Amino acid sequence: MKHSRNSVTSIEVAKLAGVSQSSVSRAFSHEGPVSAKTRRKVLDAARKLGYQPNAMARSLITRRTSMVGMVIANVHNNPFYTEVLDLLSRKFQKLGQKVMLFIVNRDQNLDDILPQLLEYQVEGILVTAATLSSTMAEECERWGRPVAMINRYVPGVHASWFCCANYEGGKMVAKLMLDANHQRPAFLAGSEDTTTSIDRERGFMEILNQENVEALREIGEYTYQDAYDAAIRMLDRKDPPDAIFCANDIMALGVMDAAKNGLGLKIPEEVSIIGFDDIPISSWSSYSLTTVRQPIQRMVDASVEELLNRIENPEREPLQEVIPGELVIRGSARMPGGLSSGWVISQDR
Amino acid sequence: MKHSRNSVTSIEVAKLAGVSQSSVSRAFSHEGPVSAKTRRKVLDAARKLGYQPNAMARSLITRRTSMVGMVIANVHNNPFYTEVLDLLSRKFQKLGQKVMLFIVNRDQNLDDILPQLLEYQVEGILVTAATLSSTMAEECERWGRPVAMINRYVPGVHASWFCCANYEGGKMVAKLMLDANHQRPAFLAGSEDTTTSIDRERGFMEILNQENVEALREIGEYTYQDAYDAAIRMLDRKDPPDAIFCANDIMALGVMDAAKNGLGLKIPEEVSIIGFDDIPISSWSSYSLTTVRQPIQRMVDASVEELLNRIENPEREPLQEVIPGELVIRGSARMPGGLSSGWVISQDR
DNA sequence: CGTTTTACTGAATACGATTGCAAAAAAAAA
DNA sequence: TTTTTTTTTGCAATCGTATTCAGTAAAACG
Repeated sequence: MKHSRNSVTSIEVAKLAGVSQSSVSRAFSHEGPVSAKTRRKVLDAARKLGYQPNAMARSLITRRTSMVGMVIANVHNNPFYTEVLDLLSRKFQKLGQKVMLFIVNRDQNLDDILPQLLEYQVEGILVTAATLSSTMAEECERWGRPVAMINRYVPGVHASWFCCANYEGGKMVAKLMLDANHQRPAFLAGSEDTTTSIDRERGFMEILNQENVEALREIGEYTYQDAYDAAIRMLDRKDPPDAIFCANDIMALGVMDAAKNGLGLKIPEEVSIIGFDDIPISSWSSYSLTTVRQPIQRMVDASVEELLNRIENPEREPLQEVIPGELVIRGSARMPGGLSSGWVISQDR
Repeated sequence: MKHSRNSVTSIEVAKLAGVSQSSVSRAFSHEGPVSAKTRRKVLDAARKLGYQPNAMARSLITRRTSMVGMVIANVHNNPFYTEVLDLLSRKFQKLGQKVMLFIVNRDQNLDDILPQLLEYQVEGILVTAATLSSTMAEECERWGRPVAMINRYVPGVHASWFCCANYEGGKMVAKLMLDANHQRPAFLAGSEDTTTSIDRERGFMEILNQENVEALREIGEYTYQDAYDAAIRMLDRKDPPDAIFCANDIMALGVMDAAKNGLGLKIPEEVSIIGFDDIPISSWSSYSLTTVRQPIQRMVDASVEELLNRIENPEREPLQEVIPGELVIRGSARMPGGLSSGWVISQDR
């Protein structure tokens, strides 16, 4: 027996159960006033017919969809965002939300996918590693669709966001490098247009400037290969840096491979390398990367809860939070002499 | 001005444009018979009000949602599936399909999430790295919701699937090892209940058995750390293997680290290591892993096209295909002497 | 046992679009 | 200009559910 597209409706169930369609609806909505007897009759009939309420029809009348939009970039080239995606998706699931997913390029214009999300009546939008134009964000918020961002913020926009303390992270790294007596630090930037890279660099440079230390600078577009190439350019010259701070871990790994395998340098004896994120690979024994761990679980939890909260309470003001990261000391960076300089060594997860 | 939940309807647009509600609908459905003049009036009014058709209401009457369900496991611990997820999502997007995403555990029972997908009227379901019970799959198909799987199949079930030639891949690896004169090969299995691991092992063992070669065996649950530990167990004994075939790349990398950094063995001089997948990390200079590349792009393209095809033509029989993988020779495995034994060395991507 | 209260039930309507059909308008033919 | 044909348009029905409201049955009360 082959049914065409699911055509079992509450009316057919009602007929079989010998009750009205309203009673079927009430039996399925967990709080309606139904007698135990009718509920049982309805559920029996429903099971027999393979009935399931149609979410489209329901949302049309209730004006609720239990759907959220998720927009994310960099999933394939940065394990950090893979993990964010995974945690976000599971958390939404656990809280009964359906996720409509859009994977985009970091620099892609979201102006053509937001209408799609709104068309499908998502109740809120979570944006990660991609940037929303402020007019678009305002537009969503104005139509009662709250927006929450992870690791992005748009100045002055009416939306929630949760970022790692990138600026402070950059400062921590610079301090560590200076304490360890590095003379020629360098910064390997990600894309110029991301606040994460910019803020990390700003913190890093602020400390160096305070001590009048100059820093080399290169750009790596957030990919392993770009970072590898940039590292070769940096290190293969007369006055190479003796410590490189990379805007994220993937780039740091590229730099390590370039230094170690490409140029035969010893890490950390000849060059220290520090990353940002603490992706799983960083703890692998081939790398053992010293890095700044992002509070990924807290960022995810906070953003999801905030989003759902604002869906329920549209009048609430958006929350914005900077959550501190944590320095994870491993073997890729020289440590201050005596290693008792007050540096906390974080446990591996 | 703050609107509550998007409340602009086609009726309001019609009123402002001075036409009937039907005309508004026709102006938005790209093929309706509307004069250029009314279309312009409607679009103007719509823009002014910020109107967007409501996809729920539309799908209720058209019985089409343009939504597909995507169920995927192992996203966070296997970059291969991250890439699959990324490619799938983009491909669906390009073809105008909205994706409802569910990330699950490999061993999780899908029986409670399928109802959710059906409730939301997805028109088809794509399952990757997770296994559908055959009754569930039949259930979906019976209700006119085609199912397509990547790298999984359920014997005798009425659904589409696309797998890498895992069995033949295993054979290729065994042949390479024998040609290179390895004496004590080993297989490091993934989870016992996945057809991918089983089929790869079956091909591998078949060739070895033909030559009466015994093989060690361990299990690694598809994770880096498990594989690392298993490798230590295998290699740190009186008669260690001289070649290890791992059920996937992530495990192979764990084995390499265990051999190289854990036990100080030389690769491939003292032990050859071969993986399966060809994830990006495998080509990094610290690993340079010899592996079997899965035809990921073809698997994705084929499964998406097949799924959409069967959505349009529900009577069509499901397609099933085994797509050959490709041996990628890098540095982690000893090569047959003279390296002219007919082995093709694939280019890096 | 009559009366008031409470608990269920069903008929009717609404949600926001698409679409068949018939009437109206415009264009083409006579 | 009149007739015929074609193109647009509006009315009304429909999709599958939730929900209001009025009515009925059951329970509680005096």
